[in-house]
This record gives sequence, structure tokens and C-alpha cells, in this order.
Amino acid sequence: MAYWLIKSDPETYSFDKMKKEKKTFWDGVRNYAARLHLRAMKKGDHCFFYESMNGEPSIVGVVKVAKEHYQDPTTTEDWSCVDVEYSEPLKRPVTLAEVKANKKLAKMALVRIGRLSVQPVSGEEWDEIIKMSKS
DNA sequence: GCCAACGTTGGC
DNA sequence: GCCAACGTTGGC
Repeated sequence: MAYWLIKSDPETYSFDKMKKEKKTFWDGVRNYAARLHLRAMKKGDHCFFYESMNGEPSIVGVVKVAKEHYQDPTTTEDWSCVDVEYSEPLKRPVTLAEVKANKKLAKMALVRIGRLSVQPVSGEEWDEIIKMSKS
């Protein structure tokens, strides 16, 4: 079981929309590092859903990988997408500011390489963020 | 709306 | 194959 973090601009695709639709395909990744991570995802892996650029950037919920990577249907070029399904919201959102303020999370890709739209999360980081969301 | 950081492109 | 320049992203 691996953990990931996927970012979305809520104007494009919000967690609320995800909740209503239950499932979506995660397309539009046009970055080699992100593509590498997409292709490493396995069915059943858990992902944090991160919303950027709308008020306070935050991790808002959890989704699961429903289908492993396949050709992104929105392009004929060599890009991948995956299917993800709604799992559960966090008890409360964990903001980027909180992640940055937590020393245990200083190594997270979210902090170090903010622009990466699909990134791996370690088990420790996952647990820590879940813990923060419950406090 | 500005600016910093990163990724990509293209010239050499 | 390196590196500078440019474009884009995203936080503030």
C-alpha cells in the first residue's frame, strides 16, 4: 500500500464534485515527474486530495485509486491518467501553513516541490496528517 | 496581481 | 550534453 497526494484547482475539479460523482479520471497531467508517480500508482492506494488556489490551500480529503494508469484520453501524446474514487473527507482540512509548520513534515514534497501535482507521501507523513486532521 | 521557484526548451 | 532563457504554476 502506497500513499500519494494529488493536487487540484477546485475551480477545475473540487473535492465536493468528487464526492457527488464518486469517481473520476485524473487527467491533464503534463509533467514528467508527475507522470512517473501516476504510473507507479496501484489499485487501492490511498491519496490525499489537495485543493490549491482557492482561499487557503489545504488537504481536504482522501480518495482511492480505482484503476491503474492508462492512456490519457484527452491527448494522443504519451501521457497517463488514473481513475480515483471518493473515499472520505478529513475531519477538518489540514492547511499548507500547518504542514509547513510541522517539523515532521518538512521533507514532504508538498513543502519542498510545491508545484508537483502528483507526489508520493510516506506512511509516517500520512499518519501525521491524519492525526492533525483529527485534532 | 506580483513574484519566486521550478520545468522545459533551444542554441551552442 | 550543458546551460541560459523563457513560460507556467501557485503561494501570498
